[in-house]
Amino acid sequence: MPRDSGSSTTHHDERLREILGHSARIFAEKGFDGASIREISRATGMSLAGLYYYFRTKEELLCLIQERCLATLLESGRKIAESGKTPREKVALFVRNHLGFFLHNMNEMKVMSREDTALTADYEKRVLDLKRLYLKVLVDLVEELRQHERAGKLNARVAALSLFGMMNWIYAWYRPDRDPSLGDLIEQMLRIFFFGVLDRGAEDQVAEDCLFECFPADRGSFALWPGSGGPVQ
Amino acid sequence: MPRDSGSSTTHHDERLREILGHSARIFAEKGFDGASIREISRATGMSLAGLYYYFRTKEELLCLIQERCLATLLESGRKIAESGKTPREKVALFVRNHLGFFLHNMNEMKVMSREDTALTADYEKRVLDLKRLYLKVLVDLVEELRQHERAGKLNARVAALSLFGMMNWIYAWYRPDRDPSLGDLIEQMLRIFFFGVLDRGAEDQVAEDCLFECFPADRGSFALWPGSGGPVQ
DNA sequence: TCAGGAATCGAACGGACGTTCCCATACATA
DNA sequence: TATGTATGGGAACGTCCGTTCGATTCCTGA
Repeated sequence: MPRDSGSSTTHHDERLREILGHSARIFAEKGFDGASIREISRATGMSLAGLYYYFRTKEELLCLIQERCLATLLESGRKIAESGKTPREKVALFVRNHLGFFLHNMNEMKVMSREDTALTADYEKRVLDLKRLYLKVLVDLVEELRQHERAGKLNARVAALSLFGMMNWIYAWYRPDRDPSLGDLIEQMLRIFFFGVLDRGAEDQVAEDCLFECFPADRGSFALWPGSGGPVQ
Repeated sequence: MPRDSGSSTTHHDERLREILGHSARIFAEKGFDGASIREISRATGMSLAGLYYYFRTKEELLCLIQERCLATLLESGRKIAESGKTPREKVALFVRNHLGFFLHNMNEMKVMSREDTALTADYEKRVLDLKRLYLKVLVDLVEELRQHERAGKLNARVAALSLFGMMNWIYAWYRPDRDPSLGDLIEQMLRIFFFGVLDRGAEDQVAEDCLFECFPADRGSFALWPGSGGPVQ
């Protein structure tokens, strides 16, 4: 068993981080069931038995990847929700944060988006609870937005999940060399969600009102896991 | 080999349809790699070897499912694009058609949305070509919409793929017993895409202008495969 | 220096998988 | 009734999988 303190833990965590990174890439490429521990062994340069020192089962490996992503997203999402900004600003921040994290951790988020039935029992519950909490943050923000700006019959749950759909689908098509930059992509999705594609004349309002910079393109890449400067510190 | 004419073909096609239906359900539940031919054998009541009379490999089975869905969608999408209606009407029709088909063929569409890396070589190319053609239909429609209604800097590709994301994500959350009806869901997604969640006062325009009924809820369910009355006949 | 846990490995086990071989039956046609 | 094709099945083959066992090496702290 690994130690709980000292430099050993640092080494252990570092190694686990590496393993999770390679695993996420392979899971993203071939799917959870299509990927094999032997491939991860090859990619990390470790033996099969050596890998199992860091996790108990393949399923736990997947759970760890998803849990760490969701923990980061949930924490930053809650900080945004608790900030004193307007509902519109908070939703914009949420979208920026989610998409920024997504595009900088594409493998992990692709795995999270696709492998929604691979986990069972306890592992499933742990991830599902986090997903529900994270969804609730956005649903509540949209509900705030509705009460603050619109009396219409907007269904906050449907709107939030439509927005998640827009964002979580990018793994299926986004290619940095062909598509708009991260910043432009975020702007366009935000504009669609707020004003739709038919709106005219809202550009200024968008630019001045709610789309303040949160993730400038030149700030460098995000850290994958909590504790070392992920999005929305 | 199966015959090419007569009542044998009918029986053969019928049986293949059954197999594809069960397969789609199982693929949707467990993923392509997680599902086994033995499960399909159990579900259909056929033997392993008996199944292989209807397809050559498991991969071809997946390819058939995806190809048939895409062929149906592409055909109906093109009919919509070639109709003489306004761009706004055509996009609305496209969304209605896609979502209607999706919700009535959830298993197949879930498989199509998730298993984007399971196919290889020829099978991959066949499906990918259809996907590209189908995407192009919507991108062109959105481009038409842009030129017809908006001079802004809308990126048709990003807008179309955002819309697809909204729609294709529903398999991950939609539950008929908890969420709005098919019709309401379509209305809400269309409204978000056209006018966004912040828009006020566009409801009448939506209702009268472009959201004419295409898939009334009481019309019954769609046929899965081409040739027997799928969406947009 | 050396004890002891941390970290890693080679080799194997039992099982599930996709696929195939060969044979049996059903059925339309002559 | 004969015959050839369509349709189906029992049993097995070879492969790859997740996982584990026992042993070994590395490294830190006393």
